[in-house]
Formats: sequence, C-alpha cells, structure tokens
Amino acid sequence: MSPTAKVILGTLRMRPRSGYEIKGFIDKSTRFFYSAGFGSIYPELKRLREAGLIEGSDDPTGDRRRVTYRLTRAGERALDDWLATEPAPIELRDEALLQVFFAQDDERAAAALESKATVHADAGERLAAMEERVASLDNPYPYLTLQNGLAYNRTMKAWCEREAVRLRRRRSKKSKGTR
Amino acid sequence: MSPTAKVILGTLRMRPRSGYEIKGFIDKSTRFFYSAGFGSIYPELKRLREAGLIEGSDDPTGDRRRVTYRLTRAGERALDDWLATEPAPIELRDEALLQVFFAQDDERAAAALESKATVHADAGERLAAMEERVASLDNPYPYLTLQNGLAYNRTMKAWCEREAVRLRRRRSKKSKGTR
DNA sequence: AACAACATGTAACCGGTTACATGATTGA
DNA sequence: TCAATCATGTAACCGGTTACATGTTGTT
Repeated sequence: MSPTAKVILGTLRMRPRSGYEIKGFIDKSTRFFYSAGFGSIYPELKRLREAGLIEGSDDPTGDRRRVTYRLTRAGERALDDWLATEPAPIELRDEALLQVFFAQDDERAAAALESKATVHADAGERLAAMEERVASLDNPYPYLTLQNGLAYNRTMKAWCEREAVRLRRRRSKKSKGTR
Repeated sequence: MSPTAKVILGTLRMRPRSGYEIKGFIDKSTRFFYSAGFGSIYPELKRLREAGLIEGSDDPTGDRRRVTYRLTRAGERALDDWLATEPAPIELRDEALLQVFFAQDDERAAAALESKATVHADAGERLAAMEERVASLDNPYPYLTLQNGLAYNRTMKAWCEREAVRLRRRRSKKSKGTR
C-alpha cells in the first residue's frame, strides 16, 4: 500500500469526501508529518477504486462535477490491517543538521543551529495556532499527534538554541579560527 | 544543487575519496538524518565532475580500478554557498504518527505509540553505539549532530511511552469502546 | 467584471531505491 | 577455494512535486 493510499483511506473512514476535500483535510491536519498533493491524490483515488478499496458516487454542485468517495468493506479491512502493522522507521532529511555536520568553525556551526532553531520555532507556532480547534474535536487522537509535534519542535528549538549559545560563548574565549 | 550533491561535496572536503568510500562514510555518519545509496552517488559524481565542482583521478589497486575525487575551487565555493543558505524545512514522513492519528480506540492508539517508542529506542541505541568513536574525532561538529539525534530520540521515546501509559490507564477505567 | 475557491485531472520532471551486472582483492 | 569486501555502474521502478489545462460557483 502506497503512502498516499494510507492517508486517503484513513481520511475517508472519518467521513466520505471528494479528492479536493481530502487534500483540504490533509493540509489542516497531517501535513506536518504526512503530506500529499493533488498530483498524488487523484491518481491514487483511481487506483484504490479499481482495487475495490473505495467507491465513488457522483455528487455535483450544479454543473460542477464532484465525486464523493467512501470506504468499501475491503477498504476498511485494508486500513485496519495497515493500522496494526509495525510502522516503517521515520524517514528524515534534515538539511540544517547536514550544515552543522559540515561546518568549518563555531561561528558557522552556531549560525546553522540558529537556522534550525528558527525552523522549529516557526513549525511550533503553526502547530500552536491549531491547538484550540483540534482540542475541541470529538476524536482525541489528532490532538495527540499535535501534542507530539509541539513537544518535538519545542525540544529541538531549545536544544539548538542552547548549543548555539555554547558555541558562541566558547568562540569568544578561545577562537577556533580557520584550519 | 541536489540533496545527494550536498552530502558528497561536504564529504569530499574532509578528504578525497572514491564513490565507494563516500557511501561508507555516509553510512557511518550522516545516514540517520541524510542518506544516499550507490544508485544516487555514482550518477551524481558524474554530474558534479561535468559541472566542474569535483575532479577525479585514477587510483587503482592492482587491476581493480578506482577513481578518487576531490573538490575543485568551484566545488568548494559551491559548498560554502550552500552552507550559508537557509536550510530547507525538515521533510518528515512518520507512519507511526499517522497510525496514532487514525486510531479507533485507546488500546490501538497506545499500541501505535509503543511501536513508535520502540523505533526511537532502537535508533537511540544505534546512535549511542557510535558515541565514543565520534567523540574522539578532531572535528567536533559530527558529534554535535550525534547529540542532536540522541536528544531527539530520547525525547520522542519518553513522550510516546508516557502517552501510551496514560491511554492504557484511562482505558482500564472508562472503556472507550467502539463508536 | 474579476477574483477566490471549488473541482478534477494529466504530463513532465526529479530523484531515490532496488536489482542487476561485472569484476578484482583479501583473508579465512 | 570460498566468502567478504572493494569497486563501479546501469536500468527498471516507484512515487512525489510542479506545472499545466479546464471549467464552475460564489463573492466582491
């Protein structure tokens, strides 16, 4: 099952939606740890339909066509099966950390850490802005993942700032200079 | 500049290496936050050479051919330019979190959190096994990124375990059951 | 009238993973 | 001699991003 299929199936179990609505839902919920664009969603809906995991019904607004998809029983089974599967290890590509790794001196390492701190600060703010809305949901699990993102970004921001300060302090005493 | 180009250029500044050695270096250093396979490395070496950012010299072992690459001045400049660039935001695809998000009850949400805790525990152990070796390096920045990975996995493991316990405790009192 | 949002889809492109293919050297 | 490691490379495949193409509806 493809990554995009997983998030589509999960989204459709909550309630039937069109492709456009699925995209909207992802963008305001899982996008921070699991995203998908139209270019993935529409072809995947087609495949899932052909595989019998979802079914679509025409649901136009006037002349504007729209297909609303819902899970079939086979789709629900497939979703439950995946949900009970050991998760794939987290794939992570952190350019800021690579910049720290290859830094040539404390000054530039500190700058890279501060960039990373800013990235996490921004992400944290965007998550915090969602907190109230998500907290008021019936379903408690989205809120749990939001809290996870908050904890993650808080920790990383604090860690990067602390290390950046340490490097800059060290640098002002004994200059490491160029090699 | 492609992701693979960045890690190749940085690796080659440390010292000249063959494609095979570059892969070996990545596997024992940046792989946890930035990886690359042979299928990316060799084609990228070719492109970087054509672009004049690296140069290769034949350096065979007996009849076994080998090309050792080093940075050109243009390559060093390109590396420094990238190092001073705002990093791309972290791309993250966390299947375990998606399983939590779509969980149907506390029991299964807790199980997903425990899976995620295990993932982080394993990653933390693999990093801890590298700690002494990396600490004894001349260059302090690889150790810094190792510490970051340790902090990240420690926090995530603890957070997931704590939340899993909380869910299981809650579950044993008021069973949430099916909806 | 114009623009944002709704709605669906395809095509080109990019880049990574896996498998395959080949062959030399080293050490058990 | 056999296996592990060194060494390089390509091809098929997979899947995501971006751009493009098209048309409707609702709001200003």
